[in-house]
Amino acid sequence: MDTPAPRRTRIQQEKRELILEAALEVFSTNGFRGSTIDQIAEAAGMSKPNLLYYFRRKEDIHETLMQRLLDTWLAPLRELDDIGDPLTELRSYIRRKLEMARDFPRESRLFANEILQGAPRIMPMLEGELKTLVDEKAAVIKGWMRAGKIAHTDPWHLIFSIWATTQHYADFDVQVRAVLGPNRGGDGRFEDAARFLEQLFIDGLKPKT
Amino acid sequence: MDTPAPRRTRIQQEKRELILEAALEVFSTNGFRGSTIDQIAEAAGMSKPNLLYYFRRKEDIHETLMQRLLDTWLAPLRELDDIGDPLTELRSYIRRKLEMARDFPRESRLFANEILQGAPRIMPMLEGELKTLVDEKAAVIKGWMRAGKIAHTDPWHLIFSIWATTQHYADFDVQVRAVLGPNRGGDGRFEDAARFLEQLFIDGLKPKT
DNA sequence: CTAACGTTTGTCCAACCGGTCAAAAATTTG
DNA sequence: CAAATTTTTGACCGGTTGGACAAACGTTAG
Repeated sequence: MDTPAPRRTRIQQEKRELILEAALEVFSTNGFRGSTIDQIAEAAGMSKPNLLYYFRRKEDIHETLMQRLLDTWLAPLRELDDIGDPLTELRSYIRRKLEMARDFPRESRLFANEILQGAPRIMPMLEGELKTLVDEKAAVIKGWMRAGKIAHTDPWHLIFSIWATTQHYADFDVQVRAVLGPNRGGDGRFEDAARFLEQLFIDGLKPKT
Repeated sequence: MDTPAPRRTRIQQEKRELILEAALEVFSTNGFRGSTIDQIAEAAGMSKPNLLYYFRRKEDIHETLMQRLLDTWLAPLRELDDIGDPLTELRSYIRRKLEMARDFPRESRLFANEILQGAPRIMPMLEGELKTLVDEKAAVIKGWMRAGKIAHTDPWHLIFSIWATTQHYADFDVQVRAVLGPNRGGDGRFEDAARFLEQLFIDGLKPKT
């Protein structure tokens, strides 16, 4: 076990949670080096030494945040299942990922920041756990292709393209809103995106006729 | 004019270019706040005060880099033209964007960093120049749809999805390589990506039969 | 009440960082 | 050559940052 059962009182649990919430906000908008302990402490409503009583180092906060993130972040892909209609299965995977971009944009940006900087803190996880999971799901998709249920193509790049298109609405949100303008850039943009992505992945761009 | 003809000697031109090249490397991997003048100076092979002789403030380097970037970054979209077959036109736009992700990954990451942090320095450009250009090209695409040349869908989100999928191979490069592994993550990954994206955007995932 | 334990904070420090400055070194000009 | 100009650097400064520490404060159990 990596975690040697760190006994914590109820108040410690709560304060740690408060700090993590504040840190998510700060880290996701300023990056790791761009964020200061003072900023996080203020966002959490406590003094810097007090924060350092719960997390000894700035990096400990980031690490805890990252570990927790990765669990929930890959949940949608884990759910991708061999049972059920392949196209339906893919459609709901895309929808789930898009909902995560809408509901947890900070988590998405935190992850994007880490990858952009070369993933110095989570590289082993990418090459291990993540690669294993993706390979496994790629095999499932390959099965669907062999069964003639979906078109033959590269399953890995298919997964990449789903990640890219959905996370784009969290990571590049400011750009999306700026380009769409005040009218179309409102809350409806996620429904528009869902409609578009469904059509793109299922039908492509060829005209029906 | 914004640039009041800043008279520069040949040696100044060269040194400034050297600094910008070094700064691109450093900024794109560490972000603006995560980069130090010392890092850039060392990468450029000169002392910090010497660097500050050519660019008075750290932000001036970043600004110059960003201005230069935006010109070349939108060139492929500018080339998207009403002449020629729509599907062919879109295919070559996708190919050009993917080639830029392959050949200029640092520029892509620099841009991604800026957007991730809320685009504090280029927001006016996004709402102005960029929005105008995208709206213009969206109109072109809408024309193709009305003419029955490509399927009806949302042109803006179509453009977003092309940006997202292609830039993914620059911004998330470490993740792509980690997941593909040593075999498939080599130089061939861009050809694989090109093949996949072409199929995705042109044909979708529905089986042929 | 009081001793023990968990929590909070003011103060301090060393390292770092962006930027200045004057003086030295190199280069150009007459 | 020598004067003028441009380029380079070492030393320095004020502000910030991550983190240490001991003292104060609060809470709970005996």
